[in-house]
Amino acid sequence: MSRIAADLKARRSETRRTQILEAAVRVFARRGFDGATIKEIARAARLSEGSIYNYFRSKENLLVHIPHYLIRPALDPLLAPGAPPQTVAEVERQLRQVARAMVGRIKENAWFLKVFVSALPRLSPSARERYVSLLPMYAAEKVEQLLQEGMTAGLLRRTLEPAIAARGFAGMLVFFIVMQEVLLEKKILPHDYETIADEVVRLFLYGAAAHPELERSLRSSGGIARRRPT
Amino acid sequence: MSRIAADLKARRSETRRTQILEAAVRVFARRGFDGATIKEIARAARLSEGSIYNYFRSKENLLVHIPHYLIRPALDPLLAPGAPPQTVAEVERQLRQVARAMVGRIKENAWFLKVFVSALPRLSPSARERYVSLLPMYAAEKVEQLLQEGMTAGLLRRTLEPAIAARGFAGMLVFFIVMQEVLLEKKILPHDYETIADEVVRLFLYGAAAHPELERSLRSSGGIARRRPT
Amino acid sequence: MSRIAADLKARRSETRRTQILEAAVRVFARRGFDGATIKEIARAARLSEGSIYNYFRSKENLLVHIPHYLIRPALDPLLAPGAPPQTVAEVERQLRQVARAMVGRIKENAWFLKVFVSALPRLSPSARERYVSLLPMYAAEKVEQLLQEGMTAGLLRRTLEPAIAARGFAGMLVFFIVMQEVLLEKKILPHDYETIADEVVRLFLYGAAAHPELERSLRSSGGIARRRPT
Amino acid sequence: MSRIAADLKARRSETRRTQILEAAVRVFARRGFDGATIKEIARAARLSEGSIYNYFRSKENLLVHIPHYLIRPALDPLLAPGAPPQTVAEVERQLRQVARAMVGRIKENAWFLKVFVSALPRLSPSARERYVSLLPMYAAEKVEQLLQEGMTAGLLRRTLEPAIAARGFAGMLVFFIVMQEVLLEKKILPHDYETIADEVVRLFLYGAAAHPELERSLRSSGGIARRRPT
DNA sequence: AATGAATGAGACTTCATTCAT
DNA sequence: GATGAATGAAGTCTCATTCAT
Repeated sequence: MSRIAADLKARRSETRRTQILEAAVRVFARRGFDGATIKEIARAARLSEGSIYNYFRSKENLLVHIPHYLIRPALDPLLAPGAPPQTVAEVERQLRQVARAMVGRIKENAWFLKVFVSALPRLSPSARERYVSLLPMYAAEKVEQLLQEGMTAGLLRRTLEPAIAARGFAGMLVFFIVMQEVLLEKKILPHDYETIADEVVRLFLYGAAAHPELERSLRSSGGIARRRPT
Repeated sequence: MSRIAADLKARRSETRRTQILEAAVRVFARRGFDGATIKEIARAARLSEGSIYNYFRSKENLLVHIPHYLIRPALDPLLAPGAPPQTVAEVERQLRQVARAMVGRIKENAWFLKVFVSALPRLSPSARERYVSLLPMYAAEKVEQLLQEGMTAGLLRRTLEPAIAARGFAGMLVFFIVMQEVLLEKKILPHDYETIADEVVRLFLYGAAAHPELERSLRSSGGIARRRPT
Repeated sequence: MSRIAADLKARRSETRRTQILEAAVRVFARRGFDGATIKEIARAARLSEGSIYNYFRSKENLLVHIPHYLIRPALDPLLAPGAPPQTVAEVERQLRQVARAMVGRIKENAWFLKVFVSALPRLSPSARERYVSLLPMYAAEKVEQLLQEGMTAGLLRRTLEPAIAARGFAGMLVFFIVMQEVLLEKKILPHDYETIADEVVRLFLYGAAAHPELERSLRSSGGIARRRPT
Repeated sequence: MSRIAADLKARRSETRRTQILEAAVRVFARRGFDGATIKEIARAARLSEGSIYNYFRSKENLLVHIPHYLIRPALDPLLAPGAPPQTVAEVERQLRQVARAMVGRIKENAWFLKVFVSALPRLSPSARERYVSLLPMYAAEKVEQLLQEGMTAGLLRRTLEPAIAARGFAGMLVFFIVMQEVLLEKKILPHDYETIADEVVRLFLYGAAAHPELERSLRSSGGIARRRPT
């Protein structure tokens, strides 16, 4: 077989694999891993049951390959590797950007979470890690780095634990979305995700406690975000 | 049959139900709902397969009754209905208390989360709600109320959205525990949960941004900082 | 134990057995032998499952005893052992009497047929015979004897095969009732059973063929015809 | 897939269905519906248990399809739609023909009756009707029509109720066969079915009562059947 | 004798996987 | 490679029967 034909074949095969994995995640998300049948996956992929096995050794094997299939979209960054922030306002702007991006991504990848948690008891520890590494919360490292930079620049509290804070930040956002999109599949709060994201950023940066002088200055400058620390 | 004998029988039956539910919960947590077999549950409950069905109509029915079986422990309050706080320090103390209690409870109920998420695609919407209502995060309402009081007393920012903030607070804590105890079953951060809880409370109250005068006053009053800034 | 007490006990035991058998036939008739459960029979007998086994070795054993339990009612005669008939009219009267009695009895014992046929594949040949011997068609022998007498007296055709004829007579009646009461549980013909019984007797005695002279004589003696031929 | 291949597949599938139904019917007849197991049916069909379910949704579904599977053989007529009879002898000849055909058919379809009655308590009313409609007694309508014609031609008593008489006729024949082939599985009378059928026809046409002049003429003409009514 | 919880064999059914076409 | 019928292991659930109380 010529090289060109071989390439064509390989590409076609890759297409099929993708086609099957896409079908599989749809069905897994709807029915859970155990609730899904090969028959239904095959139908969703517009193939026959037997053909699935030409591309994947077993049902579990499908599960293992889902993260790989998602690697490309996962790579595009949530946070442009911007210059280190010079002001708190800049930190706030960047955080708000990350928050909104995270919210959007988590929401649109809720199905992935569903697949993941439904299959949890079937996953080997290594497969589990691969899944977790793709959880749309991988932003944590980015945020951690940002916080580190903010601390170095004296913009953030020196007493901050950036690893904890970064994950706490993610946790605030994740909580809502998982609750609403994965667990309950209905809203628990009337706010939209943008409002929530903005509120979370403010909370994260300035805390819940009252700061009379802070608020005063915020009031005069037209927004909490605009003010540089004295 | 005498009343006493009837009572005895009823009590024994209740014991059996509990015994079976406890076994079921263990097996569900280990294998996931679909991965669990009645045979294994029966073995865990030291009964025969058939006997399970003398107490529960079906495997799904076991699932449905797990929340009910947990109702009692769930009722004891995370947060004593203390007097409304007079100072920020008091708010902080109460929050720290809730945070530690939540962490402890979530951790020891991680199995419940595992059962819940593995069974998610099998649960009817109503059963889903019963499960969610028992998620150890029900502290959210308590925290929300506390925040409200703090705002009324002028201790917390007036611009706070208490519903969002309370859930964000829960989210920060939940994130770690679920990540470590449910999804990965290994630690992602070297800190223990007490440290994390305390850090989260500080973050929540005072934010990540640097506030020189705030930090100064906290330092002098023994507040936030464990370590003195370098 | 005194003899009186022993008698009392035996009688009570017999009562229980009857009570259980009555319950069993009701449930067997409703559900079929295999569809019936010991639990349902026990409930119908107002006893517990275990108690059934104090009186009958097994579910099949219940089946075996049902005919015995029915022996008494079965003994009362369908046909008083009347004097041998002297005229055809007398034969007809007696046949009509038997026919009506048979119809009534078959109808009220339709449940027995249901039990019997549903249990047929489970019955040993001997049990089968006991059941058949109780089929409310046991009138066949009586009818056969009557026919014999009629032949001897020259009232009936000498060419008659009494065994076949007697069973054919029964078959005509049984057909309707079994069809309507057992198989379909709804009516297939608008006539009531009395009409049918009378018509069957006429058919049996005088045949379907037209006999001008016969009809004439019958008409004058108030025999066959309700309606006079037009 | 080519049209030819599709056709082949469809035909093979139909073959399998028939093969399974035939096996099912054998096992049902032997064990009764509830006594039959899928395992035994599968063995009888030379297939594995699972394969049965590729063709029938459930055990009950097998039952439901049995009548359909029998529809073809059932359609061939018991009674050629002959010309209306001109003489009683002709009526008799036609009846004898129906009688013998019925006897043969009922006998060879006794298994069907066994299946039917054993499954009776499990059949929905509609399925019941389908079964009854196939009972080999469907000759009743044919006979009824024949009687009607005989009456119109003045060959049969005008006082006859053809609906009752036709079913009585069927009943006489059915009685023997069901008794011997289904209920007892042994003979109750020494006669063969031809003898019985002939006797039944005579009985049906001419009755049991003695008719001196009738018998005389029969005797002289060598057979009861040969004589036209005076 | 009465009770009914406990037992476990066995039934029906599903479905991942194989394999002949 | 594609197909889908065939397979049979394994799961859930039922229910006749036993047995401790």
